[in-house]
Formats: sequence, structure tokens, C-alpha cells
Amino acid sequence: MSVEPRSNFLRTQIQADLESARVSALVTRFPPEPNGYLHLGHAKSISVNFGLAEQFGGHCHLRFDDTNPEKESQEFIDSIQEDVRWLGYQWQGEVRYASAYFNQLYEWAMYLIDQRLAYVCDLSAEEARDYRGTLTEPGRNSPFRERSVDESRDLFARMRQGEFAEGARVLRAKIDMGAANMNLRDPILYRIRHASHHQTGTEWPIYPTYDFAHGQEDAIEGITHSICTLEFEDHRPLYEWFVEHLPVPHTPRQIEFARLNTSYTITSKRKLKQLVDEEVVIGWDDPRLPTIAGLRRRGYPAAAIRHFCEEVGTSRSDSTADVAMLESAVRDHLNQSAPRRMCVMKPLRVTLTNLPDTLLLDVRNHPADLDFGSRQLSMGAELFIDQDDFREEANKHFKRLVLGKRVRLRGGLVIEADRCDKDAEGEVTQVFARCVTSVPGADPEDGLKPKGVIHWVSADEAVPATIRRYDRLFGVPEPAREQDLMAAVNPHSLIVIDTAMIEPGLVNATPEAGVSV
RNA sequence: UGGGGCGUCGCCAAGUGGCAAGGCAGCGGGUUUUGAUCCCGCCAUUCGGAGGUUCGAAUCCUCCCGCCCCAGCCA
Repeated sequence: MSVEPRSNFLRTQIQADLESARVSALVTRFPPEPNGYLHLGHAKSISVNFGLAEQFGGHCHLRFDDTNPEKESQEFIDSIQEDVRWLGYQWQGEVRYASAYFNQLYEWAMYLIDQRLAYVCDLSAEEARDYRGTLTEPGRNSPFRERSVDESRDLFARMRQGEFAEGARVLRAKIDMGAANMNLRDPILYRIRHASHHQTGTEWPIYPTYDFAHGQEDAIEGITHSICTLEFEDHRPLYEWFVEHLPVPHTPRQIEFARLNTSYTITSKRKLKQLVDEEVVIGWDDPRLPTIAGLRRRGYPAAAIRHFCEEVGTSRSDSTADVAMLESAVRDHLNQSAPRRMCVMKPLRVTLTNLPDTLLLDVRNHPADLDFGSRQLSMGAELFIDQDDFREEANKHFKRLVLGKRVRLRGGLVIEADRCDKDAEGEVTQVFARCVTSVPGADPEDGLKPKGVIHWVSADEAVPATIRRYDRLFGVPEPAREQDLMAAVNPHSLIVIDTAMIEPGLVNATPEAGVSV
């Protein structure tokens, strides 16, 4: 169930870079900030980065972009690693951390100050915003822009020593306050944060911004293609500015692709958190969530998620993939990998009036693949079928059990319903049926083959169980566009059926997969 | 109305001047001990629109239209 790598602009570009010997071997990276759980959108990025490395015989690093301690934690570092491994990928070497490069980044910041390309600015956040200008008007130079190299060096060193309060000063690059690209209007390189960092503790009172860190991290690690999402496109000139003006050991290249959106779900961290906080779902690994942990609990195979990411393609146009594509990939994989079992949701007792002895059946675990083997199931005179699988009378379209008609019990005999009992409300409480075959799997001798096959469980062996049926969390295709997210929640996304009866072998099942009626 | 991007079938998406792949969804039909699977067939004279260049354009040029991103000391 693998998918042939399809042509896309990334593969075309990398192929060209390899052929022109611009790079000798591909090195990519998946660089999450450890500030939340991974979701389907991350799976796409993981698939792109690790997949490309795999295809071109290169390497992919896992790097935590941990430049903002206030939002991050070890819990996320652990869960992210678990999710990447579960998806089936292995990063090259040890896990990397942006924080491991803090010393180098600090030295490079000093280097820029020496080059008169960076300065310490004392403007408050509000003032800086005012000086920055707007989308249509240029900004104004900070009054601290021409501060001497010595003074900036001294101030920056003291920022690093923890001498100043948060927000008191920042280090900025000296580029162009009139640039049409806002990112070039003297961007902030370092800010003061008196926070404890999960990796470096209280060693650093200042932290580099994403812009000042990312390209340099890529350069340090020898990343050849730094693949990110479209919203960073405007940052590329800045990314290149740092790589160009700093004595970095390598020249990485940033390429952007469109992030993955999937219909009927959301991947916004803020909105996912809202669902968890307001208990619309039960935790970050709720099977209705598009988090990797949720998808895993839902029984989605990692291979199916990879398949979906490949099949949906990689381009630069904003799009929303139909969740049906994901579901199709999941069905494809499950169809091949899931052993089959039986259960009934709403049990209806069936008594076989002419069954001489309890039969011991050998039932196959997969309809097409013999390698799945079989299991033993006993079929006595008392069994349960699903209430929905029986009607006193029905038209041609109903292929299940009807009074006076036949049906095959999956893996067992063909039976014919003779009569049924009903309660005061007229609800059928029990069906009396007759076996019209005596050999499992055989067709009736009179040639009247049943039209349908239904699930059943033996009354002796069946085990009561609670079944949770999950459906799409939202009732609209693009919940992210809804003004009122909560109003778009599908009220029937979780249906708990506590009357179910399952075959005995299912008791200790993990999120493997059975098949229901 | 500043800058940067994107517009190919209902949803994704290949295609990079030579005559519109594929997947998902949908619709017919067949097989079937899961109304599943599987199999067969159908599904863009047309590529946001209008001009132009060319023997020839989704691909090149011009203008227009629509959508997305950017004014965090977030990433």
C-alpha cells in the first residue's frame, strides 16, 4: 500500500540542485517549537521533510526550535518525539535543540554589532510599533539606531548578564525602516525574558527571536533545504540577510509550501485548546481530534496517514483537502491490515430451534488474506444478532433476516426465521429460527441461497461491552471559517453504545481494528 | 490604495510551447460468506477572465478579476 512519489515542485527543485551539484547530499529538518501537540498539519511537514530525505538518500534532523521558553515544556518535547517515531520516521543523529546554539548565536549577535549591522534599542514595545510604520507607510529610524558600537556591545552584554527588566531593551538588526517588507524594518534579534528554560534553566535572560535563530540553526546543522510553510515567505529575505552577513559555515536555502488544511476539522492550536478546555472533547488525544495522538487512538494506521500526506500532494496553492481522502486511505490500509471480528450493537436473542449440538466453528480472520489465520467460535442454540438485522417483513432491498426468509450467520450456518416474540410495546424481543444448513459455510441444499450475511455472537461466549462510535467533530466543511466554532460542533460526534455484545477474543483488543455491521 | 504569493474537473494535483496524468468524491454495471473489498466503464474540446505573440499556448507577453500572507519584544 505504498504510493509512488509524485512530481512536485520540491522534488523537481531538489533533483536539479543535486544534479547541478549545488548540494552534494540532501539534508532537511523538522523543526517544531515544543509548545503543543503535533497534528495532521505537522504530519504533512514531517512527511515532506523525512520523505524527501528518504527519497533522495539524504538525512532529516529533528530539531526543537526552543527560543521562547514561556510557551514550551518537556512534556511537548516527549510527545513530539513519540509522535514522529509512531509515524514511522527516524531522525538522523541525536535530537537537536536551538537552545544548544545559544552561545554561537550570542557571538554572532556581537559580530553584527561590530559590523554596525545591529544595535541595542531602548524603545518600548508600543513605541517600536509606532516607529515601525504601517503596511502602506514607511517606518522611522529608532533614536537609538546610531548608538556607538561600544555602547551597544556594553548594553547587549549587560542584557545577557540579566541587568535589565523584560521589555527594557532589545537588540535589533540595522536594515531598512523604509522597506516595503515589514520584516526588514530593523527586526528584533534578542529580547529579555527572565524565564526558566526547559533546557538551559536560568542561564539565559535573553532569547533570540525566530528570525535570528532559524537560518543560523540550519547553517550550523548543514541543512541544505529548509522547508517551511508559506507564511514565512516574507521572512526569506531576512533569512538570507543573516546567512549572508554572518560568518556561518554553510548556506542553507529556504523553500516554502502550502500548509495542509483538511475539511471538517481544525488545526489551529488556539481552537484545539478551546475544544479541550471547554470539554467538547476529552483531552488532546480524543479520537475526534486531528492530533497525532488522537488519530492514533482512533485506530488510524500511521501508514495510512503517510499515504494521505503523499497522495494529497505538495504545492504552493492554499487548499483544503477533503477529509474523505484521509478516510479513504485509512480504509485502504485497514482493509489490508485489520483482522475481522464480530459484535452486535443492540442484541436481539435468536433461538435456533433445530440445532442438535453446539457447533465449534473455525472462522477466518480475514476474508481475503489467509495469513491472518482463523479463530474458534462456538455456536450454540442461543445467540444474539443486531436488532437492526431483523424485520418481521421487509422489501427486496433489505438483505438481512426477515420472518420466513433466510440469512447467513457470518462464518456459520444459514438460518431461516420462523416466528418472534414481542413485548407490550410491540418491540421484537426474541426470534425463533431454524438452521437450513448443517455444515458451516455450506449453501442450502434446496438452492435457495440467502441474500445477506450478518454478524452474531454466541449467548454463551459473548461479552458485554461499551462501544464508542466517533464521527466528524464538525458539521461544516470549513469550521475554521466559522464565527462561532462551538455552534459548528457535531452534537453526535460521539455515540456511546453500552448494550453491545462482542465475541470473546475482542476483550483485550488494542486500537487494532475489527469490523462491525 | 505598500510588499509577497496563489488561481488546472465537486476536493486535492501533475503538466514548464506540441495538442489536459492520477487520486478522492460521484454515477453506471459485474463478482462477493462484510450492503465491505475487488473488477469494468463514465466523469475538464478545456486550464480565473480578456486581448496578444506563435504553424501551435494551461505553459510566453499585456491588462483585468478573485483569494491568501505580512504592521508580535510568537513561531
